[in-house]
Amino acid sequence: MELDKIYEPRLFEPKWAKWWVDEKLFVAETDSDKPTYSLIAPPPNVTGALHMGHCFEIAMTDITMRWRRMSGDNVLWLPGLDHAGIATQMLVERHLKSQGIDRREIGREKFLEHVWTWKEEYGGKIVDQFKRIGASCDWSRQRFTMDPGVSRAVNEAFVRLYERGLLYRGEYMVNWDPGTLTALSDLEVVHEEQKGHLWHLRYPITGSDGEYVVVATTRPETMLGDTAVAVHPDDERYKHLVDKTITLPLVGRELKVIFDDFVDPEFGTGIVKITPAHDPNDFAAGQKHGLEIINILTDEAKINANGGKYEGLDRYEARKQIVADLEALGLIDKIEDYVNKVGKSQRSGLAVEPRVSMQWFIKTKSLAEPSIEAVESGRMEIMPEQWRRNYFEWMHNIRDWCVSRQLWWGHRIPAWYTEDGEMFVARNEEDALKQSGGRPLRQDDDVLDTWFSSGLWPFSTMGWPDETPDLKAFYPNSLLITGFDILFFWVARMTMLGIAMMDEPPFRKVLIHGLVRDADKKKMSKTKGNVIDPIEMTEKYGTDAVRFALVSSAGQGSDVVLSEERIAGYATFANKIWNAMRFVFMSLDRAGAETWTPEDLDNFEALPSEATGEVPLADRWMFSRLDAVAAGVNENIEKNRYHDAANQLYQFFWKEFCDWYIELKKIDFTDDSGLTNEWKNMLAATERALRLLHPLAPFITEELWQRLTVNTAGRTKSLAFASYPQAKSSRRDADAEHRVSVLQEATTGVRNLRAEMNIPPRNPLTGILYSPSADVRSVTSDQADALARLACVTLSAVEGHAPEGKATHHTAEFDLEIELPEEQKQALKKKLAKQLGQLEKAATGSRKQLGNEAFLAKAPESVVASIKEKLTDYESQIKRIKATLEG
RNA sequence: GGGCGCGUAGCUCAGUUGGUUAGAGCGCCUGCUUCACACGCAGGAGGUCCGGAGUUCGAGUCUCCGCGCGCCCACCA
Repeated sequence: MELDKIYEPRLFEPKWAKWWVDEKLFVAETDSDKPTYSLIAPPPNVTGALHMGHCFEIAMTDITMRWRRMSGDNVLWLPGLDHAGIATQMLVERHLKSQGIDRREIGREKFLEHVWTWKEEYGGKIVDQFKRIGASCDWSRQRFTMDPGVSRAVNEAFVRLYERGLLYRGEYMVNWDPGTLTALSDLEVVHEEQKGHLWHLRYPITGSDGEYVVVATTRPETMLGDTAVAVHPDDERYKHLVDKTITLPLVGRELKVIFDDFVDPEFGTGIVKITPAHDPNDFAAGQKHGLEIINILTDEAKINANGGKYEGLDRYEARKQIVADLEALGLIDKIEDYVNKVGKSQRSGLAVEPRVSMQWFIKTKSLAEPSIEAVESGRMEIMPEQWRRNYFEWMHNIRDWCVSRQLWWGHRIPAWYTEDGEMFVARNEEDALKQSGGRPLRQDDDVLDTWFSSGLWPFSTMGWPDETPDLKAFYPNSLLITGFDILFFWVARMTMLGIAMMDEPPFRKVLIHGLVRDADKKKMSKTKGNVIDPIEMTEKYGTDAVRFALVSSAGQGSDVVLSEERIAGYATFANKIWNAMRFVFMSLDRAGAETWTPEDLDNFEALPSEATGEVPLADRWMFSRLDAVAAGVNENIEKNRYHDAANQLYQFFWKEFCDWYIELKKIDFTDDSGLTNEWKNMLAATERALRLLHPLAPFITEELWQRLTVNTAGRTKSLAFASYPQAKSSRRDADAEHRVSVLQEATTGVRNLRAEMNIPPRNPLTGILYSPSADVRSVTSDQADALARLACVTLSAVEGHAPEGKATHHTAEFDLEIELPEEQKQALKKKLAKQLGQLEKAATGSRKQLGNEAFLAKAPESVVASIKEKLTDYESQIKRIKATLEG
């Protein structure tokens, strides 16, 4: 068996990606005795392409899912796509426009045909990308938010909310996007600081010659819709306005003066113009005081017929014009610079226009309460903890949710109207007709907010409202992994709707992750051009490297700073794994043992050497270490500490498995030895290491494991279903671990001396020794005497090069003495002196602690014991160093 | 205006309930073509854990104040 010299993931990753899907390996069982573990993937937009954020999320999810599966759970990872109402409609509109087609000309039905065609052609590209990076989803259960089943759930939920009085329709002020021509929810509005002005306008008091009041506004154009001015009732300055009216300049309308304490007398002039049609506060004031609502804007935010001579002007043009006209009339009191926040549409980027219109709203208060309770009680856990507070904060201050959108692409609102305006909310048209007694009906033109259907995702995907076996088995979901950016948009809505429809919160645990940023910590975005394309990276460095790079640097909830360099760094790790296996296969050939047919890999324990009748130390040690690592990794993945799991495996595999275990094992191997127990131990250890690595690096481990276990009787078809190594305390071998640590310490000591004294690594006398195996190669037996020999070998080698002076290196158990030239001796002395200082400081600290009664009384036994142990260690080291320095 | 978070080696970050010489990767320096791997091996330098005060036997870890940075929510004209 032979591997290519260099690890080239693109040669095998696509093969496994396809195989995993084709073999339907990750299809969840509906009827299973195993414990279930379920998760819905946040459905990406059909229009979407895979970005690093997806990769990061998929990496964490896939680690968890593969680990669960290997640990024996019946795992469901349900993938899907979101129709993404506004985004998709905008995209297709733009696409059609480039062909000279206007959606309004072709009409709703034709347009929707185009969207579906577009969706079939370009949509779902991201699904292939998910598959390519090895997301172990159950593709047999893939859903789309506009699927008939999911759509049925949408209508069902709508009707149920309506029947419970949690849905209402009415004319209220909403955020209107003049770009996409639809209402938006509050969450879809992004507030941006903008430099502007505060215009102080003179409004003449009717009938009192030349007298005026000054109102301050950031939007002078809205004056066309003013129907009142307001002052604080206690404001002495404006007492004289009782019984007066104001004449609105340019328009001539008589404005009432209202007195209300919502006015802040401190701000501006203490008098405010009221435009009920174009400002939320003013709208409320208008409701309260029965003011006329005069809408002056069209859908596109141009001045309408109510704006008189300004009709047809864009809102900003109108502003200019109106200011100029007022100026000409001497009605501009002053203009101040002013910074205020402008709400912009998340989608079109245009400033949102507050607008009164007929919309559907969900009453959220009674939905939020149990959602708060679910998290407070711990029935639904939010991690990391800090996000709980954000969640609570939002839920406590929740406002009604505008769910209607003036779009065509989406779930059409299941409400029907007769000609005279009677309304029927029903599951389908047939039901509506029944209710109307057969009177002709017209369905509501609007569609639902995309987040309404996504809000039902945890159960709409499982067949709800039918009581399906899937729903029974998999709801509530065990886990949700998603980004903080959609905590309110999605997680909060799913929780509210989940509890409302299913009486149970949709998840047991919600893990919130951070953002993937570029090397300068900037958000990745196409416009900035700092996007690192995951597929490109995958082709270049391998999926496993991309995963490791993403996962290993992110503490819980924190952002990931990603660079190509970093990914390349983890490709070297994959290369290391590859070459370790390459060594195994090559040596196996050399040993003349072509096949390996172990019976039981799961319960393999290290075998005694045929030669000595004892289990070789290196193997005892490795199996003990494998067990320790298994314990750590299991715990870390369980607790969603993926970065710890990744780093632990990285350190283990590189520093322990490769640097020490393989090197130590080299000593035992001889050509044509056949498949000795030494060999079997190593093969089994390697196999176990691959299992441990699989959830984090699925591709390379599958590739290597398939080759390694090709002749293994009764092995699972894929590494993905081999059992995950569980820690067994009986496997821990403290004696072996201690002995190897001594070996390591001594070896390091020898190398240290060698380096410090500039002894050529390849000493002609003895042929010293570079790698650990080389250092130890000339030593045949195990452990303690190996060390003594090692020291002797090194010493004898050194002597020829160090004719004068004398220095000593100490380890806990061995002393190495060698002769040194004066110059080097001095350098060494300096180093030892520094070490001595550090040790004495540490020892003093320890002594102080041990002499402290308060400490002895309060500190736990184990801490005291470890300090005592350390102190002994310090003292013996100090003694030896002192002896050396004096001698 | 309200809320959340961050500041640890040159860079990016770990550091779980406070426990005694503070870790990793990358980068840097030195030496090595060594029969798995130069995408490598061996050795090394580098930190008053933002500043100050406090709690404690003990603080990177807890509390308060200050400085610097980031994010979220909010209708002040």
